[in-house]
Amino acid sequence: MRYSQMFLPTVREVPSDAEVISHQLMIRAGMIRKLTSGIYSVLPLGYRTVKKVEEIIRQEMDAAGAQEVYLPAVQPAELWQESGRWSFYGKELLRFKDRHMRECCLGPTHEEVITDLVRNEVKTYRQLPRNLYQIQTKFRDEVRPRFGVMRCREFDMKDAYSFDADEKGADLSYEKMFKAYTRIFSRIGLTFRPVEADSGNIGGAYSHEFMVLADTGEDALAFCSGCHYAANLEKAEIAKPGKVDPDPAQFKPLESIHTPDVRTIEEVSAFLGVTPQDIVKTLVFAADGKPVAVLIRGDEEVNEAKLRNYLGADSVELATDDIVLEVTNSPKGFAGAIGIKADVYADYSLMNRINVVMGANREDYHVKNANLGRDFTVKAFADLRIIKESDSCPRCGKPVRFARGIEVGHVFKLGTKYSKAMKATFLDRDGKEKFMIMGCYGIGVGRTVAAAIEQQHDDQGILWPMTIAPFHVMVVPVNVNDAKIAAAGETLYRELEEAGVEVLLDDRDERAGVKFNDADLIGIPVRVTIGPKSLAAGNVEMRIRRTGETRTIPVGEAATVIRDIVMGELKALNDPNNGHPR
RNA sequence: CGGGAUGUGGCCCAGCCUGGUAGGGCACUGCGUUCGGGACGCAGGAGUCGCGCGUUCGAAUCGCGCCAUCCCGACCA
Repeated sequence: MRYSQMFLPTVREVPSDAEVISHQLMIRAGMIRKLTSGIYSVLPLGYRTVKKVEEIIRQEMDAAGAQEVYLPAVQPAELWQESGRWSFYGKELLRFKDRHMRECCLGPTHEEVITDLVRNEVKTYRQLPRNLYQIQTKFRDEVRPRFGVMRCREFDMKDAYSFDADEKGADLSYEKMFKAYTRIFSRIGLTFRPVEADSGNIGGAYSHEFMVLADTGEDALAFCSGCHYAANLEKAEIAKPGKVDPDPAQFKPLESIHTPDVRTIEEVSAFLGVTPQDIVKTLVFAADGKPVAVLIRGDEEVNEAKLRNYLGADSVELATDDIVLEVTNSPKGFAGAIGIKADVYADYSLMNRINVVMGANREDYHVKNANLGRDFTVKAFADLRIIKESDSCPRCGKPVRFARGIEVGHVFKLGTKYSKAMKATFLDRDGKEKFMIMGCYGIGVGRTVAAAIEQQHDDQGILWPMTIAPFHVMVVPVNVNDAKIAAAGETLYRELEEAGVEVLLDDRDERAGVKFNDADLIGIPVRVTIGPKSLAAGNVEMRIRRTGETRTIPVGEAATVIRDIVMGELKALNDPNNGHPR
């Protein structure tokens, strides 16, 4: 490709509405342009990278036995009503009516459509397992689109769905996808980590997220310094402490204390001269509308996802002031476990604790020396808090570390959630009708591209891994008005293309500085400079974008040497043994 | 939805407080010089100052309303 012919509008200044680095660089490098909030056009340079990412995904999905389909973006409400998500999925689901006033939506995901397709066509265990995937536009009407294509409303996603006859097969399908994802992100050249994750809206038995490690990532994750345990912070477990039966002889008498206008943990600890660890925080939640109280140590935070999963609720949120008043007989700030009108659950952090401070369920009063069993009861102890860096690994006990990541892929073991709701059944070997066991597996294509930039860039621009670089090599004749230089550029351009290398020839009549800066910005891995001095000596200069390493190569050997470098890099990234997350 | 900020040629911004001619840099067109890390000179083209209403002799500037965009929060396969 000739730069002079390419629709490649680079931008010198940082766009005022782009905050994160990948967003800035994608705009500056002429990869994307915004149409409206959360909706982007992809330009030729950006689309070349997108297509490469998609191709790697296709190769690995096909290799894992999945087959590509293409499902509709517009979907009828009936299917969503059948699965129960028409009412459950909030405003993120863009709904509209067609001319016959039939309710429709733009697909934010395709469990309903695929389940409908498969249930109509698959009738026997002989047709299972099946794994179907697509790369297709999704629309999610995000409340707050941000960070460019990282959290946008319209985006391309690879989504795969597996259908199995039994649990064992379903686990195997999951395993295959897990491995395929590991290969995909390795080939793309990302530093990533699969982590245990919450299943959220999609539901199902268990799931893993594939996180690209980057300080700017939206997600926090915890991983063990000793073993392989890694989990999203909202999922990360905390080991159950050993239970010791308290000795009631150590119980001090319950005391009620006047604590006027003392509400927060900080205020209570200051007022009573105790540490936050000595205080029991009582939080009232509404779980599917029903009030639930959670007891937790004063310096800890409740993990709402854990609470939601523990209760098996669809939604959990902090209770409104009205509900707090109703269950505690007092305004916010004085809730406690004694006499509260709600089911009470306690976090593990309170196990074995005696003589604690908590709210009195009476305005301006707290109690001291409250004891479980004597003064109040709990329905159960559970792991309900957010993990902290001082916690230890729930598997092996070694210290945990924290990192930030960008969720580029998510695999779910769905089980029979959708097959039951939508009656996707088959006839098994034993002649019995059974529900198919499903899995679903997503990769955000655009987000993967953005994550690659977020992780690999410098002050000058993008540092593309060879496998997804829009071009492998950029040839820069320093001055196209010099006939010898221009001719040498044309020759090398032709030779490299014939050698199967993707080349961008910067044949623009621009000064060298402009060309160099654009080359760095768009991040082509190898740059070849053709200048008067080196050319007179029969050489060209090659520069590796990522390392800055330069090499002088005789003109006659340039095409071969550069081809070998490009192919070597591609081979290293595509190596089947390159399947280990870092 | 709550909080904050911003809307001025394609891009980045000044002007607004203190009302009266709409400016700079980049980019663009032409000519000339220049040519290895974002050149220089000369001459040009290009703007309903987000939209509406109001105040005023007169509004980019003051007031009210709306819209859009971005950030923080809530929310989020």
